[in-house]
Order: sequence, then structure tokens, then C-alpha cells
Amino acid sequence: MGHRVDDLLGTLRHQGERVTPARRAVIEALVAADGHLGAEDLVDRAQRSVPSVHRATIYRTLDTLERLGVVVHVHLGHGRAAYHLSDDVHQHLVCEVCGDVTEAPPRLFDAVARRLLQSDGFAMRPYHFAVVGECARCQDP
Amino acid sequence: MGHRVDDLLGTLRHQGERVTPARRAVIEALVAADGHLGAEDLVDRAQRSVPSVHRATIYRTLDTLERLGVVVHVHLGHGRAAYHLSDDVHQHLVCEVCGDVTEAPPRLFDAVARRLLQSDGFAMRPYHFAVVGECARCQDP
DNA sequence: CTGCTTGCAAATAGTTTGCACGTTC
DNA sequence: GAACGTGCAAACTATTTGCAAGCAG
Repeated sequence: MGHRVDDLLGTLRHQGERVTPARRAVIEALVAADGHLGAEDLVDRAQRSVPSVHRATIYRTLDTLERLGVVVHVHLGHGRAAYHLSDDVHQHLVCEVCGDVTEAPPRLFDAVARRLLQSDGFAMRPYHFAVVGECARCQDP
Repeated sequence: MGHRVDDLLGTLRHQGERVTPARRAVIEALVAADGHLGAEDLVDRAQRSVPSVHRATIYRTLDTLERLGVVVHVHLGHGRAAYHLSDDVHQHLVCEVCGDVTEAPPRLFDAVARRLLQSDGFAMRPYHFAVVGECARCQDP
């Protein structure tokens, strides 16, 4: 949806940020995929529309977009980050055996978050880390 | 407690693993600290008793100990791992603002784990990732 | 002795940064 | 045309690996 892309670019412009081919390419890739993309995936996809775009630019663009609240990054395992448009954040379930990534039921951590706030005054930010475990298929035998 | 250290070294020996100064130093550091230590912390501390021990050896030792079930690693943020003796695993709360790490109430995720098992057949492994958010002190002002 | 462990150096993965140049507003 | 963004190369952080030499059992 080009409409969505334009909205997001408009957000940039409104906050005094410049709209460049690289930024457009990153945003287009995020909108098109609408799922958990690693930085490396984003490099590949952005380079399909703008071949000259450099990985460092992708990282810098992602930082900018995150600072503006357009994008959020999460950790699915080991170390690599995955990126989402902020209005599409959700909790991930990652199988440690097969590596499969699925989406967790919404509001899964509501009760836990409430409890932590009351007991420790700690304001949990869910989504940032995936939930790791073993998926149904891998448990069976 | 040297007793605890000897028990753990005994576990190694029983599983056909060799007991070396490097391994002893790592285990002593883990027992002494009894908290979340990064690999780099462990390098420092192990080198206090065995100065020649190399970081690569620490990593290999931690792998071995983890394979034997003596040690577990968790992720507290960005990418660096922290290590615990397995009988001392617990969930961590990490403040994104000040970086403070505290221990979460035990069994915090019991209900969530049950729910995931029923709804998706997904066997959650808690502890592996910290819970990130903002601690009480950092929220106030 | 025999093979598991180690130290060292170099490789890797993922991400960040300094700098001169190019582009957006 | 001034300020911000980009490409490039190099630095960085955390961790892993190949290999020859060393030590545990």
C-alpha cells in the first residue's frame, strides 16, 4: 500500500526529517513485508529498489525511524534484531529447536505487567524480547 | 563455599569431563558471585585466580558447563549474555533507563506458560530473556 | 601415552562511526 | 547554499574457530 508508505514519509517530513530514496526504500520494505524482518533482510530488500543503498544507511535509517516512533525493534534470539512498524508490534514465540517464529496471543502479558507494576513499580515493556521455548511440532517425537 | 565448587567439579568428573585449573576458576567465580555475570566479568574474575586463562577458554568452558546442565545463560539486553548456575536461575527485570537489574518474583510466568501450552502447544522456557521496562526510580521525576 | 583442553591469533557476525561528498529543503 | 543524509572504509563488541602445544586421566 503506497498510501501507508506516504503516511509514514509524511510523518518524517512533519518532524523536520528529510525524505530520501534510502528512507523511502526502507519504509517500503517494512510496509510490504509487514512482519519481523532482520536488518539484513531490510538491506536486501531496500537494495532491490535502490541498489546503491549501503547497510550503514539502513541501520541509521532504522535508528531514526525508531527515534521518531515509527519503528520498533525486537530480539528474537542470539543477538540479531528484527524490525516492525510500531503499529504492528506483537509478541513473538520462537521455537529454539526449529527456529520457527509465530505470533503470540495479544495481551498475553497484561496480568504479568499489572503485577510487576504493583509489586515493584516496574513498568514492563512487553514485545521487546521474544518468548522462547519449544513449539508443538518439535515436542512431539 | 568450596563445598559447592567441589560438588560441581565432581559433576564434571562424573560425566567424563576433565577438571582443569581454568574450569575450576570459572566455577569458583560463578559460585562466589552467585548472580548474573557477563562473560567478560567471568574472564576478569577467572583471571584473578589463573592469570593465564584466555577469554576463548572461558567461552568454551561456559559452553561445556551449559551442555552439562551446570550453567544457564540468559540475555539481559542488546546482545551480551549473562551466566548463572542452573539451580539459581530466575527471571530478571532490566531497567532500560538506568540499566539496573533486579530479580523478578518467582513463578511470575506460570499462568502465561500454562496458557501458551494450552492455546498453541508451545512450551515456554522462561528466564532466557529478561523482562525489560522502566524501574520505579526512573519513572518518578 | 592419548586425547581432551588450552593459548594464541585470526575469523566471524552484527552493528557503529569518522569523514568527505552529495542531496534535500 | 546550509544542514542533514549517504557511501565507504574502518572500528567495534561479543563470540567462535583452527591449530599446535600442553596437561589430565
